[in-house]
Amino acid sequence: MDTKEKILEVALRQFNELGTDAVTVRSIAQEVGISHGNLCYHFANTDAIILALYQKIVGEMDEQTSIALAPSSELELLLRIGERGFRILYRYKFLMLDFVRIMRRIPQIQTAYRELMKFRQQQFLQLFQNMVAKGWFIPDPVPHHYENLAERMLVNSDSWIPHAEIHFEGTPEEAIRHYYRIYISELLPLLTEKGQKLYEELFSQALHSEKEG
Amino acid sequence: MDTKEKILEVALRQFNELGTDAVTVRSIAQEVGISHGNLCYHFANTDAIILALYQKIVGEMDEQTSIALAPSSELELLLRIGERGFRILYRYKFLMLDFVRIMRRIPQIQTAYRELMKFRQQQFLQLFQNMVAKGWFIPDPVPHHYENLAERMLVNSDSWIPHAEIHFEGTPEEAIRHYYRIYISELLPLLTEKGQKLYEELFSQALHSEKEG
DNA sequence: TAATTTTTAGAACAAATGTACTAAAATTTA
DNA sequence: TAAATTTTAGTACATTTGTTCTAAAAATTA
Repeated sequence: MDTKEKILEVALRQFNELGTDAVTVRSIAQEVGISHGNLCYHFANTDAIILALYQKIVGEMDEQTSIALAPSSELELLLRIGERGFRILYRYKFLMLDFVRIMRRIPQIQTAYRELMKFRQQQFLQLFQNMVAKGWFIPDPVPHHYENLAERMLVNSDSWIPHAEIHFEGTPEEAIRHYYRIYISELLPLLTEKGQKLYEELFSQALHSEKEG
Repeated sequence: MDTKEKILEVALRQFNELGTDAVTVRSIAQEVGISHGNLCYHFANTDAIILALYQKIVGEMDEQTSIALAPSSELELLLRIGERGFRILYRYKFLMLDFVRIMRRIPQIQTAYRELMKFRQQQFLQLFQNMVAKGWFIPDPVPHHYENLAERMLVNSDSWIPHAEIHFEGTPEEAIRHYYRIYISELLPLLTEKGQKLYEELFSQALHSEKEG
């Protein structure tokens, strides 16, 4: 395996386990089994490693999204993006655990992330509007409800990992399922009868395929 | 003013502005105008300062809650706790901005915080149940909806500040209002007609009194 | 094979930081 | 006022960490 990839792999594990504070070029180098001088040859410092990991997660997310675009149903899309997305996020959880500090330190990430979020918020809103149009969601119960919902879900998708880290007792898999359920359950009261049937069908299916895959 | 309080005041400002990374016993001491040796006489290290600040915010929150307990209406209670609570949180925003790292570093805070959250979750649930009983909220639209809601709102109240720090452009006051609106708007579809009238009344009143106070 | 490039190890350096210590100054108490 | 206590300043030290540099080793290319 490539040294560079080995470094990223070890760094990711250390970041997730110990936090960005405790991880140094030396600690990574030691576990990889190379000198820290050598590590700095590949990545100038830990910030460069974090940046590389950020680019990796964005890549995985994009790939995931394009796969999820295949199904015809918007409801299924929402479910699958969420489901897989939560899993990907968890694999890079250190990014979520102190993302404010990381973005303060690495402006490139902050810029990229802000644009990404604006895009995703639009995507959410579009999705909800489609669902309403198709008769799966009820129309705005109060003015701007779906706008608020989109932003709230965006906040939630960023913050369940820090919350879980402090408050949740259980395996990572349990945490993912738990918080995904909490996350998605906000949509249930918005479903029409027609939408509710479709949802239950798809959701039990999704859970099932997760257990198998 | 007491030296100890001066230290806490300066430390809070530096933590909020620069993040817990950039703040050292020396930087605080310099701004207070004392030697860092002296500062370490009062607080052994930055962790001790953070702990003291945590205890202060808990105190302020408790005080706020007991004041808010005065009004007879549960709906008003929910509003006032949220409204003032958001403001208090923002004044100690560094705690929210990297609370995972802080809790990893200072186990006392983690323990206290976990208990606090369990208590607050119960409080939320109780509140919702009362609202349903009084005919302001509709009964569970889906099973366990209010349980999920309570947990989700707990997550939200912890995470809007980090989100704002990265994504929101505007004054702190605008941020507080914006995210509080997003936060509370999840409840709107759950209001009965009776509840909705009461809400609109109270909410416009609350906003008004904020502008004056 | 010979030259060139890439990769690696390890030493060395500078800056920052928490911590401990000493003695002086200020304040409080008896 | 005198003694005791609290508070303060300043120094010194050990540790950590990023960063740079040199030269050797390995791999690649001509």
